[in-house]
Amino acid sequence: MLDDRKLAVLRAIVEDYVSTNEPVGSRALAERHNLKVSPATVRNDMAALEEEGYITQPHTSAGRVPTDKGYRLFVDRLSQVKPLSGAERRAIETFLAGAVDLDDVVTRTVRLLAQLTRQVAVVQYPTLTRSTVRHVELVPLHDRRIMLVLITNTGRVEQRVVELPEVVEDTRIAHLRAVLNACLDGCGLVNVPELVADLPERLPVEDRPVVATILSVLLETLVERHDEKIVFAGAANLAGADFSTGLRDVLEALEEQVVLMRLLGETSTDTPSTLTVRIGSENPFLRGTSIVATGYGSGDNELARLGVLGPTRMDYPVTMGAVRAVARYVSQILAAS
Amino acid sequence: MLDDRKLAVLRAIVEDYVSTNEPVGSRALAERHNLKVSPATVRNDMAALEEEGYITQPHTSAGRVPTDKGYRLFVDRLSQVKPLSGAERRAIETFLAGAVDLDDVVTRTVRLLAQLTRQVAVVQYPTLTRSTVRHVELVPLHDRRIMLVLITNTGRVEQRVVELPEVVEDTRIAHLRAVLNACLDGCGLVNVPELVADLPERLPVEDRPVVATILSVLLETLVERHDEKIVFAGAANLAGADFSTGLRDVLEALEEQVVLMRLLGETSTDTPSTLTVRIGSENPFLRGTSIVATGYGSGDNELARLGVLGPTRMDYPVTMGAVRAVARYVSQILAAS
DNA sequence: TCTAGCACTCTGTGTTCCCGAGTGCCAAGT
DNA sequence: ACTTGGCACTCGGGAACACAGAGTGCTAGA
Repeated sequence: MLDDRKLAVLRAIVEDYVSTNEPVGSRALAERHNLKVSPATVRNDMAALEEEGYITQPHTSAGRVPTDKGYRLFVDRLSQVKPLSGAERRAIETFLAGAVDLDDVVTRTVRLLAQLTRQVAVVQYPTLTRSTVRHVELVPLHDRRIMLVLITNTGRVEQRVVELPEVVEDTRIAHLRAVLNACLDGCGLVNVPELVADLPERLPVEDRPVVATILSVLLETLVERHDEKIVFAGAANLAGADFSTGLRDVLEALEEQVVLMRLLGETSTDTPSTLTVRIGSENPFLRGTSIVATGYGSGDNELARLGVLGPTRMDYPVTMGAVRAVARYVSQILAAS
Repeated sequence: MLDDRKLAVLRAIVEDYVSTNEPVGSRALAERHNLKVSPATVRNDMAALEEEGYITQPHTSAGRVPTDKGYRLFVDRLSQVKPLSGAERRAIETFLAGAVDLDDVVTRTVRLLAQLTRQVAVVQYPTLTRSTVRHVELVPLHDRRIMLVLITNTGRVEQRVVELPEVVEDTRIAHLRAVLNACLDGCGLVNVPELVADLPERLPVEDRPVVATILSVLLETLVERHDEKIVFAGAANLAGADFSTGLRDVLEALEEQVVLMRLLGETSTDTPSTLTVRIGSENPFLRGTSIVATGYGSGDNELARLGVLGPTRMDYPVTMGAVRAVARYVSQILAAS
């Protein structure tokens, strides 16, 4: 019931509407894309497409506009991801290569993505869950205060001040540090709780209170940061666009970590290279926006997600290309460091 | 030429306009604030105030609206900072007390301020310049890689991976760590460059290349972070307000660290408790917005700045009260940790 | 110096009207 | 069976217009 020409018409409508932001009529369509048929024919096809729910008209005697369902079909079957230009590629590479630490990588990534897509970019910090311990450091501060620093293989550093139950001299701290590192070095963070479970018992009685305190802070750090930090950039790009749901709602969502998380989608165990596209009403919140997201991470497992958020009326092929490319580059950077 | 009653009229105009967002006319003024005079008298005063440039009318036969100059006079002479309610005070205290590290303090502060003022809040990270070194840590990662961690007295932690020119065994690293700490512990960050200048010469020849590498990264870290990080929150509060300069400009400014920096104002050496208010055209960029800012920091010296940004038409007494209170509490928190 | 009154000047709103874009449908053509 | 041209219809948006209401400036009087 949807022959090739009808699909071509749908594709043309999406492309035109995306670029002009105005309902597109049959005459303009027949002219601009060389469909080799008359406006009347196009109208018939449009009527069919509307019947099926792929397009709609804002009011009688206006052109047609794609529905969410129409965009969905377009993304799934009528378009292909548009690769970036060589210049863009090089720009990404040099821009990301200059990053000095994880914070910097994430900041640069989110800005880059916002600039490339002219949308709002969202990047989640690499989750601790899949990381491994690279080093645990205990730094004496005062008599009863030490700083616990946890360094992961993704370059992430977590630090906490620990208030000890007793005064501990530096040599003992050095010893404890050695013990901790021997126990945890290279282990996955998820395994840390079980690995340290019986640690106090394996130590001399006098060390146990101190170790217990340190471990409790360590474990706390792990669970506390389990809900991951998310940053965004490019909010200025929202200014031009009009959202069916108010601009206010979008801005609020951007500052709500939890909501953003849900929007980006659950971190899957799949290979990270699959692009997720959620269009309009397919989103849990923010029904008026679309989201293009994907996972990224060093090696095969997905560490976190990144993507862009924009109006339903966005250039999906270009956006998808940019998201995919940036995800690849940042994965590369993370793997290298 | 500006007698008490005229000032009272100006105050009333500002207050009314701030709360209603509509040009205020002579009748409404005479009624709502009990000025004990007739609208006609108020009109005369208004004419005088307009003559002096404190108020203006959007068009003939509309009410009056304060000019930037009018707001300035209001802030300087006609209003006083409104202290927070007890409930708000307690809310701030408990909310900030829950912070686990510096990042958390800053994040919580900026959100809190945004929520209290219903404006966009901006907080600058405590500058490294005035901080002192609490500890320098060298963490062996692989043969020729170590991580350099710098901990300051404000709880800030900077880390960098250092690629060494040769393989260095752990004991030597431990020795270097001790040397570095002996040299730098407790010193102001600004003094670090001169303190380490002759360090390589004081060490055995074989250590010099390694130390030089480490020091170069250390110095780099100091200068690189000299331009400080700034975060903001509450962008959603912009949605309702209307800015003479477009919303887009404001959002862009918020994401430009440099611009934000200039807007917050230079960090002064004054005692940090003075509030800075920049109204409309007094701002270097973003002529259509007002900024209420102040310094904060542990003890007497100003470590960084925080404030809010909103439309010129804002409730200055309340905003100033909130900014001042939050700055005090966060200073307290930083001093304690 | 303040007040009352009055004429004047605007903006914003509601109304009407009309143009044009775009549609749906039908009948004729291929 | 599909495509095409023609035609009547619908509706949004802009222009023109009138008008009520709010607010002002000015002047004369208390």
